[in-house]
Amino acid sequence: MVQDSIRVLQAQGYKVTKPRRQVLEILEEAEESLSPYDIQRLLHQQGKHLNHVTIYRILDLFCSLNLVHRILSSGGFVKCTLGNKEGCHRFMVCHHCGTTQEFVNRQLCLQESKSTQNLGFHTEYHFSESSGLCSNCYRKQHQKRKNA
Amino acid sequence: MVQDSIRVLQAQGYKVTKPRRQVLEILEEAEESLSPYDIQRLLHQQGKHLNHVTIYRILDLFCSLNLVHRILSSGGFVKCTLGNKEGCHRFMVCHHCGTTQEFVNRQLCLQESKSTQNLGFHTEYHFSESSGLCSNCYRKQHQKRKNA
DNA sequence: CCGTAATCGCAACACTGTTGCATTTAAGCT
DNA sequence: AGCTTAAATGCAACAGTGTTGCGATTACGG
Repeated sequence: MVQDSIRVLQAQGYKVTKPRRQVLEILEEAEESLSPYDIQRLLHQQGKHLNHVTIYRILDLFCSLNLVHRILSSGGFVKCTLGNKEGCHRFMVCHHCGTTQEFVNRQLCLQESKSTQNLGFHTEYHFSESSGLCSNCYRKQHQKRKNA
Repeated sequence: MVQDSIRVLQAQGYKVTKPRRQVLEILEEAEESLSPYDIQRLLHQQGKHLNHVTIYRILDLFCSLNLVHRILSSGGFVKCTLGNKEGCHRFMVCHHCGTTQEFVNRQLCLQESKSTQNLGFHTEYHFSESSGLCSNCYRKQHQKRKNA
């Protein structure tokens, strides 16, 4: 919820401004990751105008507070749906519709850290993004094949 | 080896040109991932001049042939050190010296695919990058603390 | 050595991200 | 409510990254 993020901002002594609220709302609604310019375009369509510099700065802040994550494979941003749940936050990105879902898996993290440690590396955190088809797109594609 | 990559190019019907050889050599020598402009600068220092467009196109080609991988967290490229070894190629990136090492771990891939499948997602491939300290940098940091 | 398709260089452009500074605004105080 | 001020935004200008079209060059097979 947007409210939760606003509470985090206040708790950390950051101001709750109109631009920040607007960016939060846009990200809340989105299924896919959005680039800073995507966000600007979407707000523009709603008659709300933010400078792209402002959007960059807001996203930087939100990322530093873990309210938002950057998706490396798309270069976009998503609102964190897991709160402060610990462990690395992983993403599944549908390469058909772009829908991005977040999850954590403690077991995977541990195993990944262990396997790098065996190679002499001291992991502090990792990025993990899975590309494939979400259940919806998979079903559709499956039905198409049947009918063809 | 550069020779192996050249053989792949020939086998696929691509020409073995001077620019392609030069990019391969630069990537072969590098410990860290290099951006297209890094590559241009390094070649420039050796008196070799490539247009950045050419470098982009060469990297695109190499990536499509899996001779080179893009590191998402740095935006740079590394020469693949694993040949055609199957499974997703994972990376460990030292955030101190930038050294990037590649490995595969079939078990991790399977587990990762399984855990996304349990969430209704059909994974086709994944990106995985671990950030931390390589053994050298870890040792140095450790010694520093001792002496301090 | 020649012919030709593939590749490269160039110019121009589009997109992404950053910096410094003047202006505006949220939020605490009276 | 109005005042104060540090924080945040807007603006302008710039820097870095990546792309496109087209004419010139080059690898490589015959």
